[in-house]
Amino acid sequence: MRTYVLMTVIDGPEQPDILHADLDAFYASVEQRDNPALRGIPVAVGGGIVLAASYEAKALGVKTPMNEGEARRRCPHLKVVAPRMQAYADASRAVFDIFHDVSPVVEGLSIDEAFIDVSGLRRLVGPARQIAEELRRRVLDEVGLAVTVGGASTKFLAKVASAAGKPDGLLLVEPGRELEFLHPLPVEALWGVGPKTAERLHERGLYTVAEVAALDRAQLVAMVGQGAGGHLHALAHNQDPRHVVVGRRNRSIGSQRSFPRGRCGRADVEAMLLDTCDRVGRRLRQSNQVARTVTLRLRFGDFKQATRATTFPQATQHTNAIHEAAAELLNTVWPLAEERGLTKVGVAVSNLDPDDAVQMALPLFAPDSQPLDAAVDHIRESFGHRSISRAATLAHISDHVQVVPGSIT
DNA sequence: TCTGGGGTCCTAGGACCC
DNA sequence: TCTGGGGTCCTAGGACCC
Repeated sequence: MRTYVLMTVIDGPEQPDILHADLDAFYASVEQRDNPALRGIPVAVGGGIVLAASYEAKALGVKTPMNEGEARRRCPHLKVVAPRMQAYADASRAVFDIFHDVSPVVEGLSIDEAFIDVSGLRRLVGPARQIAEELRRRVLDEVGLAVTVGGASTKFLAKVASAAGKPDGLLLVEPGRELEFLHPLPVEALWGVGPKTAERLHERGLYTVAEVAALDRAQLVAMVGQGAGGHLHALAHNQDPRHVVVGRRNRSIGSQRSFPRGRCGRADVEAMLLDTCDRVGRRLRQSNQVARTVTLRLRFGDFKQATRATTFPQATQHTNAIHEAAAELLNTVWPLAEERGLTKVGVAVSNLDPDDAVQMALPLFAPDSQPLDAAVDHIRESFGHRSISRAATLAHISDHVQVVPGSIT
C-alpha cells in the first residue's frame, strides 16, 4: 500500500489563467440546503443505487455508484433521499448564471462543473485569486452551495487542482511551479487514466506522475497505445493546448434503462424501447437538432455490452423514424438477447446537426439552377458547420426549397 | 465494488471512391 | 489483369468521466 503526500502550492504574484469550478457533492448538497434536517448527517441521493453522497457519508465509505444495501452496511445511519432532478437543474442554472456574470468565457462540462477563462480579466477585474474568491462567495451567498475552485495554466491542471482543493476550497497553481505540484500525484490523477490504464501502468512499476513523465513518448505508446500514450506523455508534462470553448454542442443524445435479468420479455423491452425513443426524440427537437445515426445499446445478463447502429441518408427529428430504426436493430440482435438475457436497453442519436441552419438555408439556394455542390458549399460557408453532410439530404429537402434568385454568389 | 444514466473520445476493420 | 496509396464514412467495441 502506497501513500501519497499532496503538496500545496502557494500562489505568488504570478497567477493562472484557467479556473475549474466544481460544486461539492452536488445533489447531496442541494438536498442539505433545502432540508435543514439533513445537514451535518450522512446523506445519499438515490434509490437502489447511490447517485451522490454527502461528505459525512463519503467519510464513512459511501461512494457512487454503490448499491443502497452496501451503503447502508457501511453507514447504518445513512439517510437516503430520492433524487429531485428539477431542483438540481435549477441550482445548476443559478450557479452558471454567476459563472457567466464573472467571465464571458465559460465552458460547462456537466451539471456541476465548468472551466472559466479569466485571462482577459486581469486588467478589468483583477487576478485569478480575486475572481475565484468572488465566485465562491457569490455561489455560497446567492445559491447556498459550496464550490471548489482550482486554477492553473492548463485546463487539465486546473481540474486536478480543484480535485485537490475539495471540499469547499480554492487551490491555485502558480505558473512555473506546475510540475512541482503535479509530479508527486498518483497516475490516477491524469485525465484518462481509469482502472484499466492504471493497472497497466502499475504492472510496470509506475505509480506517480513523475514516474510517467520520466518515460519517453514511444515507451508510453508501447504500453497503452498511440492515442492514450501520447496523451499521457503530454499531460505528465502539463502540456494541454485545449482552450476554454464557449457553447460546445452535444455530439449525441441518449437515454437508457436497466433492469434485473430475466425481468423483461420481448413485449416489455419493446415498450421500453418506444419510451426511450420518445424521450430522445423530444430532447432532440427541444435542442433544435436533427440526427442521422441511431444506436441501440444493450447490456446482457453477463454485463457485457453490445451496440448496433444505423445511419440514415437524411437527418431526422422524428420519434417515429428513430423508433423504426431502433426496432429494426433490436430485431437483428433479438436471438442473441434472448439467449444471454438482457439487463439494459438504450437508444442514442448522433451525427447531430443544427436544425435551424437547415431551415434557414432553405430559401437561400435554387436547386434547379445551381449545381448541388455549390449549394452545399454555400450552406456550409454560411453556417460554418456540417449543416448538410450529403447531397442526398439536399435532394430530399429541395422539395421544400423556395427559389431566391441571386442569393448565391 | 456486483455495477445508474448521461456523455466523450479512440481504435480498428471494411466498404467505397479516385 | 494486377497492383497501389490516400481519403471518407460507417459500424462495433472499449475506456473513461461525472
